[in-house]
Order: sequence, then structure tokens, then C-alpha cells
Amino acid sequence: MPKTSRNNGRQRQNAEIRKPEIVKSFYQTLLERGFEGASIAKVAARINIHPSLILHYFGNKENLTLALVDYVIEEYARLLGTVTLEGLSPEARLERLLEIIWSREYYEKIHIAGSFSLLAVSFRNPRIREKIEGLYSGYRNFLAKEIQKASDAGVIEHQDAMRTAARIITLIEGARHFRHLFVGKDECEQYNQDMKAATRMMMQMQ
Amino acid sequence: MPKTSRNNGRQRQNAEIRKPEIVKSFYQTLLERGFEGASIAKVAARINIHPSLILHYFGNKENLTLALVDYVIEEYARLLGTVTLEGLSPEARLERLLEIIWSREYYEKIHIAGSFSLLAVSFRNPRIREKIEGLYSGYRNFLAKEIQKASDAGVIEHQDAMRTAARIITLIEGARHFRHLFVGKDECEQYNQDMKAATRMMMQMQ
DNA sequence: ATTAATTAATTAACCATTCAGTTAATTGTT
DNA sequence: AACAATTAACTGAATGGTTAATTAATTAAT
Repeated sequence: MPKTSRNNGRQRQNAEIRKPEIVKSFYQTLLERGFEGASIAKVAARINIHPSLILHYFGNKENLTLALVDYVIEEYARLLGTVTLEGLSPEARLERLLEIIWSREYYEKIHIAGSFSLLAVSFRNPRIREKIEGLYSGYRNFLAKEIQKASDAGVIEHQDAMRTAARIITLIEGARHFRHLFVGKDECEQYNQDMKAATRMMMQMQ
Repeated sequence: MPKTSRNNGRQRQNAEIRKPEIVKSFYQTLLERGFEGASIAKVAARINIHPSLILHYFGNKENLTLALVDYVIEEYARLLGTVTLEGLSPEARLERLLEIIWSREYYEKIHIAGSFSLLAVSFRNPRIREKIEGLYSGYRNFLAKEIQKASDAGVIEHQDAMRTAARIITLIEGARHFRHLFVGKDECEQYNQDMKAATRMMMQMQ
């Protein structure tokens, strides 16, 4: 009796498709089981492949983790990429930015559970820390540029744009934190409006 | 040859001393290795006891984790307990509170790496989540009470104290976040002063 | 025929937990 | 003060399961 193929109905993919699929599976597993709880075996089982395939593509778990951070960063970049601020008046442009920052879709994009896990790891792994720092740095620069534009157009008073961006990111990250622990579905909209007002105030700060 | 005692120079303690020692060791190990990386064996090795002793006292790892959350909560309570606001004028009282909140000693008390790890776990473990919610809830009430006092005394304009407390906690947590990724030792003082000013502004918000 | 995708089999280390045993301090009794 | 009984602190050894990683083999597409 010849050994039959055990394909289990799975299609044979190429690296271009398989690698992102693995990273996404890692991300989902991370949310459910925590970082150290997201083993290679569990990540593989979720997408019905052999654990060895993951090591074949990523070599070891650290590389897989770095790929995950890249994935999260790309998700954020994609989100910011969909933001169209062009063609708006300076006032409308700033208003639209505030709207996006404090919209539900925006902050739900990357589940904060994943952020916490990766941030916790970043304390122990300098390479991961560097990548995350890069993410926030880009975010901060993006905000600062918008603030500077608004300032140049006279929409807000002139000030240190980078410092203002720092304040706003502080608020945004704190809000992700706070929402998780306190804010129910119904209060959420109220809280976000409150945060939007606080952001406006911070932009006017000297 | 009779079996000699193998005390290894360690004193025999009682539960009252040993249990907190174990919890603190767990906390330190957590900071270094992450939650799932902080195994009972490693926690035991750090204080030179047998892993079985930990199970003897805590039964299983979940109970140990719950004890850790209690420990962190107590550390915070101890910190707030040292705050003496009594006997000050309403103005000075509010000023002192702001000073404490944005002092280095205060935010360094509980290393944010530990917070991230526990918060990440809180998504998966409702009992831990409850405890952490309780911690923040108490914190929020404490702040709200102080804000109300200042408001009654006319130091700040009247407003919704709980909402203001929510804003301030958002800022505090965001700042812990931001500091980790951005703020160097030298910029830190500047950043904290900036945050203190932002807190003042939030207290005046309508 | 060559190459890439995938699995299989195995290893050695580590995991939480159990259970049974040992050691030392405390207490009660004489 | 001496001694047995009791209790609490602590250790040892073994359990069954999981971990990341290695090496070799197999399968399918080009």
C-alpha cells in the first residue's frame, strides 16, 4: 500500500502568501494567550500547518516577533495612509485630523492587548524596542507636521509643534489605556468627545 | 553516615515573612522575563528556595498572580498614604497634589514594564482584570475628591469632578507610556513640567 | 531536474503540579 | 526541666505535557 498524500485539503502556498499568514496568526494567538503563551505550535495549529514551516520561514521566534512588530507598524501606516487631508482648508484639515484620532475605528485598529504585550517585551528586547520607538517617532512627526501647518495658517497659535505632538500622543495612549479599564460602550462616545476637546485645548497651550 | 541537614545557610521563616518574599521575587522575575516567562522555578531560584514551597503557599500560579496584583495595589496605596495633604490651604493642597503626581519618585514606584505585563494578562483573566479595575477606580475617586474640594473652595471652576479625574488619569497613564519610549533623563523634568501645566489646564476645562 | 514548500521525527530543556517525605519549631504534659 | 505530640516549613522525586529548535525526508510545482 503506497503512502498516500496527506494534504489535509490545504493548498500549497508560496512564501509571499504564507509568511504574512503566519504573522497574522501569531498576532491573533498573542491576543489570546499573551506573548510567551503564543508558542510556535499554537500559531501553526491555528492555520493548520506544521510548526516546522514557521521555523523554516523565520528561523527562530525572535525573528517572528520582529516580523510581527513590522506588521503592526504597517497596519498603522496603512491606516494613516487612508487619511486624506489634502484639498481641505487649514481649519477643516485640523478638524478632520481630530475626528480621525478620536474615532472608534481608529483606536480599535490595533487591539491594545497586543500593544501591551509587545511593549512589555520591548523592555527586554532592544531590537523590538527600537522598532516600536520608530513607530511612535513617525507618528509624532506626522502630528507635528500637521500642527505646524495649522499654526502657519493661523488656525492655532504658534508654538513648539513637537512638544504639542508629545502632549497629544500622551493623551492618545492614555486614552487607550483608560478605555480598556473604564469606559463601557455607551460612555465611549462621550469620553471621546471629551478627549477631543482636551486635545484642542492642548493645541492652544503655550 | 547519617543524612546531614541541608539548610544551605537559609533561615527557616514563617508564612508571614515568606509569602511576601515570594511575591516580590515573582514581581522582579516578571520584570525581567515577562509574565509567562516568570516560571515558578525561576521565582524560587531567585530567593533560593524550593519551587514546591511556592506551590505549598499559593497552591497554583493563578493565586500567585492574584497575590502579585494585590502587592502592586498595596504599593500604590502605601504611596498615596504617605501623601499628607491635611492642614494645607486649598490652593497649596492642589499644588501639592500636582507636585506629587508629576514627581519622579511617584511614577517610578511601579515600573511600567510590570504594569504592561499585568494589563496584558488582565485581558485574559477576569479576576485579575477586576482587581486592576479596582485599583484604578480607587485612584480615580481619590482624585475626584480632591478636585471637588478645590472646586468647593473656589480654587478651580466648578465642574464634573469624576470627568476631570478621568482626564487626569488618562494623562498620567499616557505619560508613563510616553516616557518609556521617548523621554531621556534630561528631557524628563521638562516633560513633567509640561504635563503638570496640561493637568492644570484640564482642571479648568468645562 | 531543480527548487521551494511542507512534513516527520527527534531532542533536550523546561513547565506546573502532585505526593510523599523530612526537618525544625512549638506546645502540652509530666 | 525533660520528653512526647503536634504543627508548620520545607525538600525530593516523579508526573505528563509543552517548549524551541535541529536534522532529514517527502511532496509538488516549474
